[in-house]
Amino acid sequence: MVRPGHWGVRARVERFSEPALLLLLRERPTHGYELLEALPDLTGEARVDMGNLYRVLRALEEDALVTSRWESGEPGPAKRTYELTAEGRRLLDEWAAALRGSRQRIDTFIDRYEGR
Amino acid sequence: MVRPGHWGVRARVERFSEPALLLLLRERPTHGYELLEALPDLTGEARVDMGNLYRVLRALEEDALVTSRWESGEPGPAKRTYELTAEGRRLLDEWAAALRGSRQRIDTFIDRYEGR
DNA sequence: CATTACATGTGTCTTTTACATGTAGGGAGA
DNA sequence: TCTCCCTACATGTAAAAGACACATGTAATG
Repeated sequence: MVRPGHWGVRARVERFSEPALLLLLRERPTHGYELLEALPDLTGEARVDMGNLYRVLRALEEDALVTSRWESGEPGPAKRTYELTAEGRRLLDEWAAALRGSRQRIDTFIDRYEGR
Repeated sequence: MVRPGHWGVRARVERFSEPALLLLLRERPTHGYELLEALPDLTGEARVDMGNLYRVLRALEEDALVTSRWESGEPGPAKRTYELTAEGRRLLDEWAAALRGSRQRIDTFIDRYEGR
């Protein structure tokens, strides 16, 4: 969005859906579609792109940060339920630390913006 | 960075160098290279890509958010000094508001991460 | 006069995000 | 039963954002 005429301001944190995902999964094992509905509470966005969400979940699984199993007992389409691994929890911890840093930078910015 | 094996965590705010730039310019008119050196204080990063920085500055000028003039009096290579316009100040205000929102979302995340 | 620091830029590739579309099971009502 | 909608998972691709590489010229330093 460097080309002129596109100065829309969003102040999004890069790949924020990723730690949000991990946090939701730490709370309890969940399937993709449910995450999709729960994410806006954390991200503040209307909704997360579901295509990318499923891709992230599969990539996380490929690196053993989550595990999954098919849930077919309940009515409706079969669901793939994801669960956080110990490694995944460590990644979440890293994110939490990094986000504290972000918060600090934003605070610095706002203080300076307000002339303090 | 969705492909497996690339879980580096940075928690960067998207296009954060943009409001940082505007804030520095509000404090006083400055040229590109000086901004380049002053930005890390605000962004917390080693350095901003200078190529992109100059591109953003020109795009900002094209939309009258900043103005520039060549400064050739001093010794050394000629400098293009940028100055914030009233419109630019409004964009900075928008960013500040959006960043307060970001801060709020990060707080929510961390509170929930800490189990509160 | 070679090297380094200052200063402004262009070109291009990769990563990340957004938008569009496809497949399929099951429930509700015409 | 047929159509429509909702759930659920997934791929393909375009656009935006960022990273990397390099070009050009001035001046100061050793």
